[in-house]
Amino acid sequence: MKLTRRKLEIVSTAAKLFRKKGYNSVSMRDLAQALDIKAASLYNHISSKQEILAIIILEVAENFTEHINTVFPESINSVEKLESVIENHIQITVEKTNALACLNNDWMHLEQSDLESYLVMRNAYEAKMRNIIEQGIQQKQLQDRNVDLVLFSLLSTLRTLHLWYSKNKETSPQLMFEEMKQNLLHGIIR
Amino acid sequence: MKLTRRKLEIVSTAAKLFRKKGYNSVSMRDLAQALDIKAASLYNHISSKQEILAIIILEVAENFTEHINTVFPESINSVEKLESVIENHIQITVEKTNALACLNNDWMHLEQSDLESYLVMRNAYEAKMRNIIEQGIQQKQLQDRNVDLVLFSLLSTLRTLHLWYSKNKETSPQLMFEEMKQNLLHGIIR
DNA sequence: ATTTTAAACTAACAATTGTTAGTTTTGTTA
DNA sequence: TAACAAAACTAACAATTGTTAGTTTAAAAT
Repeated sequence: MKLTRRKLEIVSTAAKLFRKKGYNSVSMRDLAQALDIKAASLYNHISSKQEILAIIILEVAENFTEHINTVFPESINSVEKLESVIENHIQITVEKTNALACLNNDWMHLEQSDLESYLVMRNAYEAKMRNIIEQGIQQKQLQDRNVDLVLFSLLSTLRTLHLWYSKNKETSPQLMFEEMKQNLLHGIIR
Repeated sequence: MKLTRRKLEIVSTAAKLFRKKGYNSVSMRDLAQALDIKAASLYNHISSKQEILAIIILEVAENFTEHINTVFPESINSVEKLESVIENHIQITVEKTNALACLNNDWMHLEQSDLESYLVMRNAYEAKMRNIIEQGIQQKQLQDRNVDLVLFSLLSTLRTLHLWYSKNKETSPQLMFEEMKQNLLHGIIR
């Protein structure tokens, strides 16, 4: 089924609801009500509830994948790469808040090939981040620490930044970027 | 209803299932099957599905509350307080992994007074953390940054550490503590 | 051995779920 | 204006949900 304008409205309304209550707590009747139509009418536009979830999540996952696959020439060092990753996370946080929250909270409700695609992308993303960190340690730009825990520390904050952002929508991406760069890379101690 | 041994088995099995799939994706029949009994038999021990969720979440929330309320005499400085908070998060992560995950993922499915209690505790916790950070900045022990974003950076990682731990169960709490102290307080850059 | 209590069972309920079939309305194109 | 397509509708389905009532079995206390 093609992605018409109406279908996009349905998907984005769904993302908003899924974010608040979770995929399995939003019924097709809830979704329909939010759009001021009846549940059955949704099926003129989408083929299943699952399809909606897959569209929401895979689109964001592809955004992350594209960024980490394309923006890194050999010439920039690992700290610059990390900064670029932070910047990208902030941009997606700001531009696709709802979809990002869905990805974080409801990915495990994807089914079959969609779940598979998501996990492949996530694993590849983490592997590339891991490489950047390892490279940074080798080149003495980063401290010699447990790579997995460094990776987790960065990603846990970046992935859930939407929680903070949704309560601080007036904050500019620039400010967020500068502050997060400091917090994540340089720590908080004087 | 009292917390008998059997009831605790039910609650801890529920926590395990809720963590994997989320509160609303685990049916009472799923839970019963995991305990090798029929769904109706559960009601000899608990009064509702909601009660199970409340027991799981409020117990962990009280653990956090107790720690931040009791362990801080005037004599220790804010960095030492933050270290103690980190240590406590790691201990709860290790000892109550499933319940902690439930708290993170399913708190919004609490109802009425239980939801209220949870939010009161969470707000109080964050306010106290905020005070510690502000004190640290005033005393020039911490860098002068956006307090809310520092608070979020710390808590986002600490709260989701269970995701890392559940894939790295062999790691000692001591090692986790040392590494996380470094990552969170001193950053990763050399 | 008998009574009591705890904890399982079967059967069923009313409500809600995602979804389908068939129909009517709305808006656009010939 | 007639014809067509898009998008809404009503009505209903089979499955699943949390929960209750009433009964039986197993264990503990008298």
